Order: sequence, then structure tokens, then C-alpha cells
Amino acid sequence: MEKLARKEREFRMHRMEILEQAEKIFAAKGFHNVTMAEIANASGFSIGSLYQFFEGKDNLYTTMITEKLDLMYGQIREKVNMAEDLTEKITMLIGASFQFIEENTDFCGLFLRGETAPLSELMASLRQKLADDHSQHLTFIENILKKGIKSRYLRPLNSRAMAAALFGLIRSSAIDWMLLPAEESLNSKKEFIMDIFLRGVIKHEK
Amino acid sequence: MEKLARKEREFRMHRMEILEQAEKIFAAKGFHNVTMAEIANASGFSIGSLYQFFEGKDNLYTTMITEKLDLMYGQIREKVNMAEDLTEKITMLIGASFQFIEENTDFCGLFLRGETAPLSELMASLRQKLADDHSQHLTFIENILKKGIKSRYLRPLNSRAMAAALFGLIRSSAIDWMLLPAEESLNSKKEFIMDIFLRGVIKHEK
Amino acid sequence: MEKLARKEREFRMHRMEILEQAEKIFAAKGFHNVTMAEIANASGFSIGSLYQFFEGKDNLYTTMITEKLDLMYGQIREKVNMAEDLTEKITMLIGASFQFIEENTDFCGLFLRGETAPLSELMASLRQKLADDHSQHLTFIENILKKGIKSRYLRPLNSRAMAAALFGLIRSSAIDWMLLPAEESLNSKKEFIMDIFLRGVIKHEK
Amino acid sequence: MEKLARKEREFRMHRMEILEQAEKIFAAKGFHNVTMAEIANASGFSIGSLYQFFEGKDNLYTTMITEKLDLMYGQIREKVNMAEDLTEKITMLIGASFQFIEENTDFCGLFLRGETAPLSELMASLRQKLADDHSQHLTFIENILKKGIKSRYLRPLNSRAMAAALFGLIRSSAIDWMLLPAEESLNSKKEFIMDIFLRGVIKHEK
DNA sequence: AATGAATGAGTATTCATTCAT
DNA sequence: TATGAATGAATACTCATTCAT
Repeated sequence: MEKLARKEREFRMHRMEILEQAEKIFAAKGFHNVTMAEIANASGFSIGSLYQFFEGKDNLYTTMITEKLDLMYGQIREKVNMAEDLTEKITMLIGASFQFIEENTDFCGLFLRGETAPLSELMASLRQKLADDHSQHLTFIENILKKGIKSRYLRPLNSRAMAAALFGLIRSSAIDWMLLPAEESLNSKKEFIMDIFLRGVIKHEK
Repeated sequence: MEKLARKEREFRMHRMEILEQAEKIFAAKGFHNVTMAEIANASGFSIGSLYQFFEGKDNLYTTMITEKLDLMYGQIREKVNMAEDLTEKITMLIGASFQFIEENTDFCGLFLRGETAPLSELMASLRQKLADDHSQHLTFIENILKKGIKSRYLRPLNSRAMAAALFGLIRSSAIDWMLLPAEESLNSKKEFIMDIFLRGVIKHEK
Repeated sequence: MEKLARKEREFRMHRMEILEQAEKIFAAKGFHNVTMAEIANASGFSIGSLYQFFEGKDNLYTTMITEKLDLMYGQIREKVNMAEDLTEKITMLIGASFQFIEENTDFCGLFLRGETAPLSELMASLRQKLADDHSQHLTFIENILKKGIKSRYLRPLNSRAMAAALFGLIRSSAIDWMLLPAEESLNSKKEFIMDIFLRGVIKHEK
Repeated sequence: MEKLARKEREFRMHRMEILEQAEKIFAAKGFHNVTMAEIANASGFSIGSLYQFFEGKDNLYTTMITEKLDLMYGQIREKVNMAEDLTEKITMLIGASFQFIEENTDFCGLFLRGETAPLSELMASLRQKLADDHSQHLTFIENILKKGIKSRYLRPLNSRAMAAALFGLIRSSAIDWMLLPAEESLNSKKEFIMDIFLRGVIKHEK
């Protein structure tokens, strides 16, 4: 029983190690420009071992993306849900997004710029997941904003469009930050986005 | 002389034909999943001929991206420059961007989602150009906004950040539109963006 | 037109050259122990060229078998059909079989011993063809013998079984000849088989 | 001592279990399409354990073939030796051969069709054994027939060729039976072969 | 100029075998 | 003794590029 547990633990450790290295390498070079040998080498395993943890290159890639994305969405939602009022929720949304991006620059370089787009049919499920996740995330944001509208704090605009706008502001700041190296912390842009977005959206009681 | 001219004209025609077909195919499948034979076939030329117009696959790809982007930035600037006051300029910026995107969905699917990101070192120059173009475009937007700030029409915020914000709003609307099929015209979102952005940015004379 | 013809001719020549070399190598080592590089090398083409003539290793193998078998059955039938009476037909059947075997020892080593048996599902069609060809060949022999039965020259035994028996005698002689090196000509066994088959083995007292 | 005996007994049991499973799987898929993992799984042992019973895949395969063949030849000879006169001996030869084939269809499918032929050099010894066994078997048959010749019961033909002929008749019947599924018992062909072989095919006009 | 056959370097994947536990 | 995770050599196949015609 104990042995089984250790085996299990080791398996997960090894799997994670591979995923971490794969993330770095894929992020740096993109899917097609990476070889299994490269990943094997970087993660300290043999080529063959990679296939004990993942069904193949496609699977390794999609797994890496999938698990990281789940982590991201999970972290963001957890933090947002802990906040109570609307303003605080939006602040947390931006802050948690920025934090994840800052802590996972490599991965986000891959994801934000969408290197995930033109994968072969075999990865169709990944594309679907990405689209679904994105849509779900927008809905999550939308629901927050809807409450603001209902409570008459926000203007009665199309909530989906508002969510997309907020997401776009976050995203564009991140892209800008990632493209221009050696700038100030990404988080420093939080205030700016809050400012722009709330002014654009808050119902100004005369 | 005349003959030379015809040759020249033919050469350009052929070159364009190839670029157009290449654009469609690359947009549909991404760089790595396309073969030169495929492009040759689609454009009605032999494989060998492709190499008389372009140095290789990388060059064909980067040329296609580069020329299309130049076209896009050119169109947008031309229209914006024709506008006179700030609001009109911003309207044109959004409108011209949306128009190009609607008229070039395939290409933008490739570009917006960033399939262009992790190309091999050989394409380093493309990456540089993309980054430069993007930066230049932000500067272009920035300069418009700066005038608004100077004229005290806009709040004295960080102009670069404002430009990035506006760009982000445009981009996120486009992505949303591209991901959700069979929706209303992209252009219908123009008003919304104008609304959000200007409220967030205009200096509200008390 | 002429050019097309030459291309066509060259294509066939190259294809044949590859098939001939492949036959030798496959015969010597069996399907799985042969590499495409080996065949490419032996036939004087590059690896890539092999794939311009054949869809893959499986296809190259099955094509080689198929075409050679068709040749064999064709040669045998042609000669048998030229004969007129029953005895002569049987003589030709044995003779033509032996001749093909002697002239194609390598190939027959592969075929007679049945290395063709356990091929992957992809080659299911080959297996079917082999079985069909064999069955058809037995039927061909059977039809000859049936006439002999009808004309009361042969005993009214099960014609299918008789065909199988004759085929077995031919086959076993061939196997014996192939296994024991440096013996007399295979054809020298023709008389013996004719004798055994036509008259039987018992010494007819009286 | 007793413990040792039990160990020994267990070892043999395990070894046999593996051989039996290996036989089934090899027979179904051929040597190259079978993995050690597959055999390990089917026989209920770990991969590592297989290597305690056999030196490797080659060895496992050749051992399986060798032992089964020894069993076959042993069974046939034993039964033939129990018969007394020539006719009875030949009957037993055919009958025992057919019985083994019927009881070991899987294995014979592998062997009769000769999947054993083109094994790598490492298995050269197996090929040799197969050839030797075959030759020895023919000699065994030959010796029976020689007595028949000496006693003037059989015609003074080449005894080796007669043996090969008889073997060929048996073999071809078996192949035919194995290729055509769902037929009558193989043994039902015994009489026919006896008839053909002993009396011949020509209708002996009195 | 135009063609497309020929090239061969590059890579994902398999699986017999080993050996630390 | 038994296990099965780790290994890495081996190989079919692809496709950008060249060059003889």
C-alpha cells in the first residue's frame, strides 16, 4: 500500500517534470519546432519514457495546455469569488489575470498569441476546449457585470459585449507588456484598466 | 520595352495569384501543415515555379504576411487621416479596422490568433517586423490621442496605455466575432466600443 | 507526346528495377527484416523516390507479390491451354510450374513457404488475393481433371481433392528441391510426379 | 529436497503456461507482430519473469516451435511404429499427421505456411533444425516405403521421391483444409490420399 | 523559362531488454 | 525471486529544395 503510494507519487512527479519542461520548450519554439528528443533531454528522461506518461507528442502538448489553462481559470475564479462587491470583483479579475500572466510568461506567450490555433484534426478536441473555455470565461465575467447592471451600478449595456471589452482590455495590456520587454510590472496597469473600464461602464448618477 | 513591360506585368500577376492562394491555404491550416506542392497546385503553377517567385516556403509565408499587413495598416491610416476631428478619427480607426477584418477573415484568423509567433530563427525578421508594426500602430493611435489630451478633450492619462486600451477593445471585439460564428456584422460593435472608450477617456467637464 | 512516352517508359523501368531488387531482398530476409533504406540502396534510388512509385512498404511488398503471382499463374495457364489432351495438359501444368519455380527461386522461397501469412490488417487484401488465387488455381486444375473423369479416362473421384493432390505433389517436390541444395534439375521430377499421379504407387501384380 | 522438487515442478508449469500462451498469440499474429508485453499479459506473468524462463523473444519463439515440432514428430512416429504392415503404417502416418493438425490448428497455421522461414541470423539454428527435422521425417517415411519396395509390394521407384510425394499429399490436404473453413473433418481425406497414393489415379481398365 | 522527378535530412514512435527495488 | 519503469536503437515516412531536361 505504501509502495503503491510512492510509485504513484513518483509517477506524478515525473509527469509534472516533463510537463514543466515541455511548457518551456513549446513556449519558446512552438509545437512543430520541438522534437520529442528535445523534451526528453530537457526533462531528464529517455524518449521512450515520454511515451509512458503521454500517448504522443500531440497528447503531451494538449495535456500541457489543458492543465495549465484549468489552473489559470481556477485561480482567477477562486480569487474573484472571494471578493464581495462588484468593484472588488473586477479588481480581483484583473489582478488575478495579471498575476497568472506574470508568473507564467512563457506559457502565456504561447497561449495569448494563440499558437494553439491551427492544430491538426487530431487536436480538434483541444481547439474545442479552448473555445469553450474562452466562452465560459466570458460568461463568468458577464455574470459579474450583470449583477452590477441589475443593481443599477452599471449602465444597461449588452453584458456580453461588456465582458468582451473588459477581457480585451486585460488582454491587450498583457500583450503590450509581453511584447515590450523590461517594463514596469504588469500589475501597475491594473489601476489604469479599472479606471478606463469603470468610467466607461458605470452609470453616472448625475 | 513593351515586351518587358508585359513580362513584368505577368510576373506580378503570377506572384499575386500565388500569394492569394497561399493566404487561403495557410490561413486554413497554418504554416507547418501546408506543403509547397499544395500551394503550387492551388495556384496552378509547378513547384519549381514557386521558387522563381519566392526564395522558399519561409519567404513565401513571410512575404504574404508582410504585404497583407502593410495593406491593412495602409488602409486604416489612410482612412483615419482623412478624418478631421478626434472623435471622427477614432470612429474611422475602429471602422477601418473592422472593415479590413470582415473583408479578410481568413487572414486575420491566422494573424489575430498569432500563428505567426513561434517561427524558427529564419523568420526572426518577420517576428521583428510584426512587433515593430504593432508598436508603430500603437504609436499611430497614440499620436491621435495625444492631440486629444493636448486639446484637453481627453483626460491626461498615459497615452500609450490609452492606445493599447483602444486597440485591445477593437481586437477583443474582433476575436469574439470571429470565434462566434453567424453573428451580426462586426461593424455593429463600433458604437459600443466608441461609447465605452470615450466615456472612459473623455475629460468630463464637470 | 514523345516526351510523355519517354517519361512513362522511364517510370516503368524504374518501377520494375525497384520491384526486382525488393523481390530479392524480401525473399532473402522476409518482410520485417528489410528496411526501405536497404531497398532504396539496392535499387539505386533514394528513399524518397521509393515513395513516388509505391505508397509505402506494405504497398511495395504486396505489389511485388501480386504482380509476380499474376505472372506465374498467367504463364502456367497459357502453356496448359496450349496443350490438347489430358496427359499433355497435366505434363504442361507440372512443367510450367517447375519452370517458373526454377526461374524464380528467390520469390518462390518466399511464397511457397508462405512468409506472406501473418501480415497486418492493412494487408488483408493481399491475404484475400492469395487465398483467392490459390482457390482459382485449384479450380483451374480441377476443370482439367473433370474432363478426364467425364471421358472416363480418370476414375470418378472427388475432382477438387484430385486437384489438391496434384498441386500437393508439385508443391512438395518443389519444396524438397528448394530445401536440398545442389540437386539435379527440378524438372527431372516431372516424370516421377506424372507417373505417381497417373498410375499410382502399387505395383500392379499381373 | 521436497521443496526443491516443488520449485522445479512450479518452474515447469510456469514455463509451459507461457509457451502455451505464446503459441496462441504467435500463431494468430506472427512473430514480429507480437510483443513480449502481450505474452506476459496473456500468461499472467510480468515482462521481467519471461526473461527468467527464456533468454529473449527469439528464444521463446524457437523454443515454442521446437518443442511443439518434437511433440508432433514424436506422436506420429510412435503411432506409425505401433503399426505392423506397410498399409497400416501409411494409414497411421496420414492419420496421426491429420490428428495432430486438427488438434493444433493454430500452431500448424504458423508452421505449415512457413512463417518460420526468414528469421534473422540469430535464429539460423532454428532454420537448420526445421530443415533437419523435415529431412529426417522424409527419411523416416522413406524407410517405411523402402521395405515395401524390398518386399515387392511397391514399385521400385526412387524412395525419397515417393516419401516426398506422400508427404506432399498429406500437406496439401492439410493446407486445403485449413484454408477452406468449416469443412468436413480433415481425417475424412485420409481414405482419398490412401487411395490416390496406393492405387493411382488412372481408371484401370481391367 | 518552366517543369516535376529525385533527393535525403529530419522525426515520431515502438518495443526488446535491463536492472533497481 | 519478481516486478515493470526506464532505456534508446531502430525505422517508415514527409517534404522543402534542387536541377536536368
